[in-house]
Amino acid sequence: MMSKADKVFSLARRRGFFWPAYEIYGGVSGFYVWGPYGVLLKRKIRDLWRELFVYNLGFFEIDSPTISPYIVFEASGHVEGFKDVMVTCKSCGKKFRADTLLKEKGVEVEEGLKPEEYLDLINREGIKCPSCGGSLGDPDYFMTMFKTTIGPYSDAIGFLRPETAQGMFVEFKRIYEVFRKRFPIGIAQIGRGFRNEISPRQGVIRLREFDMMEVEYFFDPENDDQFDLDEYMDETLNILHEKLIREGGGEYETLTVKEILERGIVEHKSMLYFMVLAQRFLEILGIPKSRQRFREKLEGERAHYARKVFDQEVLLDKWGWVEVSGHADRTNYDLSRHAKYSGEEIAVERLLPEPKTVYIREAYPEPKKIKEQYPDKIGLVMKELSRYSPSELYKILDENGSIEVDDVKLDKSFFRIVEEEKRVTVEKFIPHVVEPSFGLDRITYAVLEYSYTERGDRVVLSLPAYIAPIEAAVYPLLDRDDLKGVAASIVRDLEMAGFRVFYDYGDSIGRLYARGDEIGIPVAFTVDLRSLNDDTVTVRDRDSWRQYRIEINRVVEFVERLVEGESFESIASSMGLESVD
RNA sequence: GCGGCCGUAGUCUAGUCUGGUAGGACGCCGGCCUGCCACGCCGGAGGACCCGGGUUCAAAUCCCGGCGGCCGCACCA
Repeated sequence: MMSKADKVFSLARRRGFFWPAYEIYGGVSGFYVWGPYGVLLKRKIRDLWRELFVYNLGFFEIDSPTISPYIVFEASGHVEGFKDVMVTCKSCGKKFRADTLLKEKGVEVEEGLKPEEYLDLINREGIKCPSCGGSLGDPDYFMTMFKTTIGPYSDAIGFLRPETAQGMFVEFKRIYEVFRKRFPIGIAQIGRGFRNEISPRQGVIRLREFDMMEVEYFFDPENDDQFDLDEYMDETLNILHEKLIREGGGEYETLTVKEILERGIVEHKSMLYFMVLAQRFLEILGIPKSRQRFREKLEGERAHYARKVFDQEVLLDKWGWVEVSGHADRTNYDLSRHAKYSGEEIAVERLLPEPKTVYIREAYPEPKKIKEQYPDKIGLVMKELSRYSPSELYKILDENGSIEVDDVKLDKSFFRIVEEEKRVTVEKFIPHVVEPSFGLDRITYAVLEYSYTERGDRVVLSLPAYIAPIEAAVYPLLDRDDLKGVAASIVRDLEMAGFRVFYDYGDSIGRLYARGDEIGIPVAFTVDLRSLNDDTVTVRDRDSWRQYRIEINRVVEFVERLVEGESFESIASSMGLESVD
């Protein structure tokens, strides 16, 4: 018995939704091609996501490079966090992380040891394979980011981004300026990410190169109420939170938004808002709420940058619960790290509830005076002094009476001293970030799996009409020039209205319908001999196979209403169409 | 990366154990049938049997290596 996944993969390959890449060279796992219909389907899903998560929320999108210099992912913590030293057992072949292996044996391990150092430790402690007792091979790095070189100099190492998020963090300062310091800010990015997975084997579910749709919502954690959850208070979510998992349950509980807030399961309102939206997004795509859940990630499962994470999961036939989006509280980790590594101040201002008085005590060097006294040293002295902030300089001068740089002793007279009281009404802080992050390829696959139905021995892809890659089909009942002429003019009408139309002929009508059903075309118009006399055609529903007679000049309206979400039967009855038996 | 199973026209597959240079179905092309749910009939094209090496007079078939797939282990930050 074929699993549903196997059937979907077979259909996808046969009809051109997706297939393994580089097939003529034997294929490379982790890389897939999205074919003609797959691209159209993905685009519709992406556009719907844009409506929900970008435009409707007043957010904007950016498009940053996929390749970054080394320092970006050093700052983000990925270089450290993505690189583990692994050892492989020589006899049973199992792989272990060197650090956890040693820690389990009670050996103290420092952070960031090199493979050779691990080798010494393993030999000294006589560590054997915990699984079979065999001897262990040489430890080696395993890094899941793709590395490349930038320009012709091999020492300029670059990385292919493992997430689009860093682009939004790195560019935050400019974005903040562009929006003239409006705050909070939501930024989205849709694009490719790259992860050099060890052994991806679930087709389009685990790719080495994949499309991500991410929002970084920058906000003030002390004032997180941009989103109004009131209208969603009674909406329910299936949630498998930490407490349930710890109590040993694999079963989620269904809670209302109100309960989730009251029990503090999700702290940030914005995060919960995105989760509710994510659930609706998938429902609109045809994946019922009952097949979705949010699973909290436990301590060890979370990425290094996240304080709290809920994965939105969808129940798939073959693989069980599979993550399709992640909702992470990234705190101010990323921005503060980039601030530190770049030396730039990355902060926004917050209005204080009460103005407060601060005492400013600063010392600014006076280059002219220093130059008069030490004309030869001025350059060096100024350079050294610039290492200190004005307030640090004040402090040193205040405590020591002078400051010594490079054999030059400068007392207060070489500085302009500022001592004043100031009323401040704002304070600076580094924004916190809540991130909903979606895997477009997985979502597209899930949509295909949930749309896949069989009718007898035929396959029908019951995609919602508003995401169907092809909106309508037009067929002549018979392979005759007069009928084909009428069909061609209906095709033109629909194309002029902006629809993609599938036109086919020459085979039996059943065969034509069957092909259209497999690529999910929601509606078909068939030109027959009667059409030549009364300018009507039959309109056929993909899912029920019901047919009505419709005037040719109303065909475009019918399709328009269908892709706006109205049901086939509702349109037929409100148009007063004659049923065909 | 380890273990098990697998790789034959576009697709699914028979043949592999017991070596003798490939057969079917669907699809595709042409013709008839003018038929509203993969209609029926006739004809046709399409295959160095995943790649490389070995054994043999002879390899899709046996042996070794590689690549790829599925399942399990590990991994999935």
